[in-house]
This record gives sequence, structure tokens and C-alpha cells, in this order.
Amino acid sequence: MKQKLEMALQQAVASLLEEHGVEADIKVALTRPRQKAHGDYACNIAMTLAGRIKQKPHDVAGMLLERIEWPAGVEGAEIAGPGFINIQLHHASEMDVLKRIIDEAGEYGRAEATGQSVNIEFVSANPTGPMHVGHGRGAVVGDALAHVLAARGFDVFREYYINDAGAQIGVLAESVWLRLRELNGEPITLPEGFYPGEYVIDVARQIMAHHDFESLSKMDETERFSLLGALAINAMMDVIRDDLASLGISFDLFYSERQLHESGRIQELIEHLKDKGLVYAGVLPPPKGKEVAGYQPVEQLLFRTTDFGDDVDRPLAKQDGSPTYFAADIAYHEDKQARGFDRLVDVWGADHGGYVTRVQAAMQALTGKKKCPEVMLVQMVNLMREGKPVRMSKRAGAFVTLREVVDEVGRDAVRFNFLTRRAESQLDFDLEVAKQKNDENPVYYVQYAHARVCSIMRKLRDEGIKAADSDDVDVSRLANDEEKALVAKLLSYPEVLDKAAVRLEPYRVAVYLMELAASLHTYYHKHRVMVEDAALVQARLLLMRAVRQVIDNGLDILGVSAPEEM
RNA sequence: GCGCCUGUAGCUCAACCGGAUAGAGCAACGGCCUUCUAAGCCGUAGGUUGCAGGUUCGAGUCCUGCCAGGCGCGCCA
Repeated sequence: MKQKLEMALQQAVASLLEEHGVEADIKVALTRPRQKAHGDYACNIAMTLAGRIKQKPHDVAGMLLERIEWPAGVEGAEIAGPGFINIQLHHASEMDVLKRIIDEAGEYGRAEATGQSVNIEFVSANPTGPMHVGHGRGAVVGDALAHVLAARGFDVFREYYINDAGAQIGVLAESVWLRLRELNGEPITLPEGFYPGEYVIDVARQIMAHHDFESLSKMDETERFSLLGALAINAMMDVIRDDLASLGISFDLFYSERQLHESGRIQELIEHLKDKGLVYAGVLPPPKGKEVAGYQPVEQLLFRTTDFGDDVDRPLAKQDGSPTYFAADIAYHEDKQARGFDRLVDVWGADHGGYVTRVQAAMQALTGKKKCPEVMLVQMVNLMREGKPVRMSKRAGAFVTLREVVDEVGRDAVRFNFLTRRAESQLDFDLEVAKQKNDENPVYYVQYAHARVCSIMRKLRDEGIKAADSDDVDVSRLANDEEKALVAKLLSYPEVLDKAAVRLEPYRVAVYLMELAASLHTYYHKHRVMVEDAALVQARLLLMRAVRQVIDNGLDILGVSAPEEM
């Protein structure tokens, strides 16, 4: 409907522009007004146009209305305020959405295949410890976004980049080795910088079960740490996969940074960049505002990212000649591109924000595409308990893990709460509130609405009332304000999903569900489904079934369960 | 010092890429269960959108400058 209206307006605009001999590409956009008095849809095009053809907005609106041919279903249109065109629809035609929802069921809100593929990379937590709460938010947001994009017709591929190369793996291996010695009765002290967590001991125990301490001791250091590193990464990735599973999240591919190094792809990439004249040997100025211990100006291999919007050129190789994380990451993104995805989306922690420009710059240099990858930054979570912050220090080893939180408050509460705010705003997550089963906890509000509708449907069934075929239901009987409000809400679900997909904002679905639930609760208190009038019962039952379906669809996108009773 | 994000009701956040009278939820106060689940509903109160300018028919939204918080700032990932 929205599209039909926009097309009709677009044609009127085109003819008006032609008449005035103005060439302009102006796009018509409809909005749903906040206030009912402003119609079902509103359009500001007359005001946008006013400047272009030098007429008053109000008059422009009048000229548009004179030449427009509305599609069926429009009751009327009027000019309001400074020049808005407010469109009123026939309510009967809006009510048809109920039948459509029942027909389409789980498909309602979803879009036709776009033929486009999206690779979405998220979580990518280092395999040096279990996931913490911040990772959990990125995981939930990424997962929900993947669902949203899939629903809107993209072919979605989910990927986890394992940072299993580099110095921190060495530290992990040494930490494990120290714990192994401890398990063999050696007294130890944990040096500064080692991983102190309990989980390191668990990893050591696992390794003990399959490997002989004696033979590990006899190995030379390089061999031993290389083996222990690999074993520890495997063990940690098992833990992380379990952590993810506790939230109901899975991936199509876990991509290993180590294998990227070993395959020689990074060297190939650097050679390729050299051929294109994008690298040079140079010296970077010292970083400002921050003391860098032992800073030495040194010549290194630099990527000309400044040619593509970055502030400084970025190093590709460390002093010992091994590639930087940046070099590996370009190779990784280049690889994703080469695998044929139309779009690359990365969900990163906000602490990687400073990194976006350089990766996009590098990718632009390689592919010519701007804003690739599209990066979604997820802000941190402040974990609270009864209003007081819970300290999460990874260094001290006493941080609260994601798993502990999921075990304590439950998957649905964690997921929904992580999705109620925009990703780029910080989130206070109070463990006690998330556990409470009351109105402070939005997840129950929505689930309760679903359960409530199910309860009504059960009750009708118990009374021997069967739902009629939706074609036989007289939807025009739904005429009160609350019914109209519910139908309008149901009608907007596809638009909400679409906006969530276009703007990479899955939180919109959660907010929508809270609004839909509110409309349902209001309706419930004001009107009864079980009334004398059998035809009205059928009309209201159809409405209830549609509401249940849409809540179910929305919760499914968010990965939250839709209980039939609570 | 530089870059990015954020600043909206007492608190946590919205506001549909510049639209109409800035909205929800908590917290506060007052009501509503003999009726399909009160994990709910209704009502009241609460605002100079951090500050100051600018752009235009119109600014919470865009630009500039301040103020405050967060994150980041060679050879860590």
C-alpha cells in the first residue's frame, strides 16, 4: 500500500516538475504520522518542492492533489499545516491485513529474496578466555541482525574470525604451561601479564588427561609452546562455542587467522599491494598524547591508507618482519570479498571504533568500494546488581562470564534486554532486574502478551467456538479505536523489519514488539473477545490470531521464545 | 593534543535519514481483579532536548565553537 501511494505521488510530482520545466530527482517518502488526526500516511513532498518551483508549499500541495490518481483503498487526502498531504485510507482495506497475516503465517513481514548475499562477521572474541558479557551483547546483536537480514531477503552467511595468531596466544600457552607445572606439584607464582583465570587451570587439566607431562618437559620451548598454544585454542574455542550455544547462536564458519598466516595469503596480499604502488617504506611520526614506552623511530612497511580517507598510513609489518594484525585483517576481508559476497558486515566492539576507517580505506584501495565493510559498533555493557556496578576486570581474573549471566537470568531475558537499545549506546544490565518477573523486565511484557492471546484462544476452544475460515470473517466489524490501533500496528511490522534491515538496527524489532504488546494489553482490558454476537467473536478472534502470529514472528527474529502460557 | 561515539523527564532510553503539540518504560502519586491470566490496565505529575551561535518555510536531528562522559591513538589483537 505504502509503495502504491508513493508511486502515485511520484507521478504527480513528475508531471508538476515537467510543467514548470524543472529538472530534479526528488524522491517521495511517506511517513506514518504520530497523531491519528494527521491521517494514516503523511507526505511532506509539497514543502520540499516549494523551493524548487518557487511557490508556496500549501499551493504546491493543492496542485499535486489536483493531478494525482489515487490507488484503490484511499478514502481521501487533505492539506494540513504548512503543506503536509495527509492521506486517509478506507479502513476495510487496512483490515484485510489480518487475512494476509493468517495466510502468510511465519512469512508475514519477510521479503522476497533480493538475490544479494551478506557475510556477517560477529563476536570474534579472542580465544584466550571465556566470553564475557560485552561479547555477549555483540553476539546477540549480530545474531539478531543476521535474522533480520535473512528475513528481508538476503542470503546470510555467519562468520567468526578467530584471532588465534600473535603474541597473546604465546602468553596463553605460557600460562597453561605454568598451570601444568603447578598441577605436577611445582610451586608457582603467576608473573605479571599472564592469564590468571581459573579457566586456564581447567584447560591445563584437559591437556594433562591426554598428554604426558614428562614428554612436554623434554620438548624445546618453541615446540612445546606451539603445541600448548594449539591445544589451548582448541579447548578455549570449545568453551566459546558452548557459551554461544547457551544463547542459541551458531555460525556457518569459524575462520582462523593462524591459517591465514600459514597459507601465505598475507604475503601474497602485501606483494599485490606493492605491485599496485600502495605501500612504501617510511617512518611514522610518534603518537601524540600518549606515552609510548621505548619509542624508536623506525622505518617500516606502510600502506597508503591516507589516500583513501585515513589520517595516517598504517604499518603492515612489525619490526621482525611478521605481518601486523592490520595486514592479516585486510587479507581476511579481501578473502571474504573474493568469496563472492555482495556485502560485508562486521559487528565490532566499540573499542575497535578507531579501526573502522583504516580497514575501509584499505578495502577501498583494493576493491574501489566505499564503506566496505559496513561496520556496526556495539557499545559496552555495564553489568549491575541492584543498581551497583559489578566489577569486570579480566586482568584480575575475577570477571563475570557470559555463561554465569545466562545461567543466572536465562537466555530470553539476556537476549531481549540486549536488544532493547541501539547498539551504539551503552547498556546498563542489572542482573536482579533481568531476573525479576515483573513489569521492569520488558521480555516478560512481550511474552505475556503472547501467552495472554493464547489463553484467549484456549478459552474459546474450551467453549466450543472454532475459528472460522478467515475468508468468511467480516473484518469490517472491527471498528473501535483499539482495534484500529492494533491493526495499524500489525500493518507496520514489515516496514519496521525493513528499516531494521536497511539501517542495521535490530533493536527496532524489540521496541516494536513492546509497542504491539502494549496495544494488545490495552485492548484486552477494554474489550472482550467472547461476546454474544458470533460474527463479532469471529472478527476479534481473527485479530487475536494475527497479533499472536506477529509477536511470534518478531520474537523468532530476536531468538526469544514465545510461550503459550506463563 | 587528535579522531570516533554519546549528551533528551529524577533514572534507562525512543523520536521513522530535516517535519506537525519531543514520546515510552521504570521510579512518585491516585484509581482498577465475582468477568478470556493483575507478569496487566487507566489517570496525574514530570522538559529552555548540555551551552552559544548559524543554515531555512521548519532543527532534538544538519554546520561551527565551547562544556561533560566513554572509547581509541606506531612494531597489541
